[in-house]
Order: sequence, then structure tokens, then C-alpha cells
Amino acid sequence: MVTNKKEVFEQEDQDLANLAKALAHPARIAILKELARHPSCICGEIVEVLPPAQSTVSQHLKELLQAGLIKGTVEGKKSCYCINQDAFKQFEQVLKTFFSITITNECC
Amino acid sequence: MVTNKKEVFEQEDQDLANLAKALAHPARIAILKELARHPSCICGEIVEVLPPAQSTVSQHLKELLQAGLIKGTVEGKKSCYCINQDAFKQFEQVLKTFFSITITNECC
DNA sequence: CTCTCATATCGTAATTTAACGATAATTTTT
DNA sequence: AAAAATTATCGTTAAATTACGATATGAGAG
Repeated sequence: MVTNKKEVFEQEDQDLANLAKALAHPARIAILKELARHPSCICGEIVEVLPPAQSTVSQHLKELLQAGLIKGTVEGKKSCYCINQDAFKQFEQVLKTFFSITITNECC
Repeated sequence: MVTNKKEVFEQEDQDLANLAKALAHPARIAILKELARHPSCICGEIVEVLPPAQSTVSQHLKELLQAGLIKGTVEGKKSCYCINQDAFKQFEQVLKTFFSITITNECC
């Protein structure tokens, strides 16, 4: 990328793209599923279940945090993560809106 | 990335991640919206409306094609693209399923 | 206070992505 | 047949992503 052109797009499109990017890796999908399944949400458990190394999982968690899809708190020497339900619902709504737009005829 | 670990994840997670990746750029969101709005679907119109250069738009179109989200046919010296409705509906369903899973309590 | 966990961050390397201009390929126009 | 138009592909460059090991940090155990 010689010059970053992303900011010239509509904000709405950027937002959707950013959320999609947060889901654009199987490790992050797996993390979200694990958080959904587990009521405990301890970082160590996620690291145990996922294939990548601890530092890599930590990196993916950070990205999910920055995208706002999860929340995290420190509990002693452990870290507790969970899905940010508000953001999740919002994301679901954004996607639903996006998909509802596309009701045109195929021409080819 | 020293070694590509993506294939060690569940197929379902890989598929969802790949579809998300197709949406993970505002240009591709904008292309899909444009295709949805326009019944004509001519490549040139997309290039005109979007900020990036023609070759860049063509690249994005190729990615959407490979993800299966759009279809394209050559019409003389022009190219006609449109949304692959079957794939789109399927994608919508996959996302709906994914989001329906995540109904747990927040713990932090 | 020191040692050991649990986790985050740093440094680094390989790969992928994004972007562009130039060019090729193909079709229509002249 | 030559010129113009439309789109795809190539080559290249910069940046972002992914991954890991090593290290830092901070809490709790001994």
C-alpha cells in the first residue's frame, strides 16, 4: 500500500469492514466460540484449547478487545475475558442491515 | 508468520473467517453495495464511483469472485458483475448461526 | 523476600494485503 | 487495418498481519 486510501470511504463502510476484519481469522472465531461456551472466560483456558502459542493467542485477544467485541478484566494473576454483548448485538444488527440491502436481481 | 497455522483450525471456523475476510475492506463493502443498488453491474461504473485506481478495483473484484460472493461475465469489451445471491444467502445464514451461539452471560 | 505462575509486550521474520502504473488482451469504432 | 476503449494482469513497493520465542510485569505461594 503506497498510500492508505481506507479513510476516503464512507464511515459506515469502514466500520463494517473493521468488524469483519476482527472475524477474519479462524483463531478469533474459535476464541469467540470458546468465550460463548464457557462461563469462566479465563485466558489460560483459551490458550490451552487453541493451537497457537500463548503470545499469539494474547495478540488475537488484544485485537478482539480493540474491535470492542470482547471485554477483559484482571483477576489476580489471571485474566478474565468475555464477549461484549452490547457490541455483539450491535454488530449483528449492522450485518443484518447490510444483508437486507442486497435484494436486487442477478443480471449475469 | 513463520508457519501458517490456519489449517489446524476447524473447517467451519476457517470458512467463516474467509467470508469475513472478503468483507474486511471498505472498498469491497462499497462494491457490494454498488452491485446491490445497480441492476446494470458494469465494471466501469464501479471504477468510476470508487476512490481507488482501476487496477485496484479490479483486484478487489477478483477477491470477491474468489470468495464466491459475486459472479461475473464478459460482455463484449465490458465486464458485468453481480452479487451471487445463493452464496449471499448462505453467508447470511452462517453468520446468523454464529451469532445465535453466543448467548452466554457476561462475567466481567 | 524469593520463586513460580499467568499474562502481556517486545523484537523479529515470513507472509499476505493493498495500491499503483504500465502493459497486455480483446472488442468495438473509425 | 488502425485507433480507441475496457478490463485484466504483471511487477513492484509499502504496510499490515501472523506467528513465535524471549522477556517483562505483577500476583500469589512458599
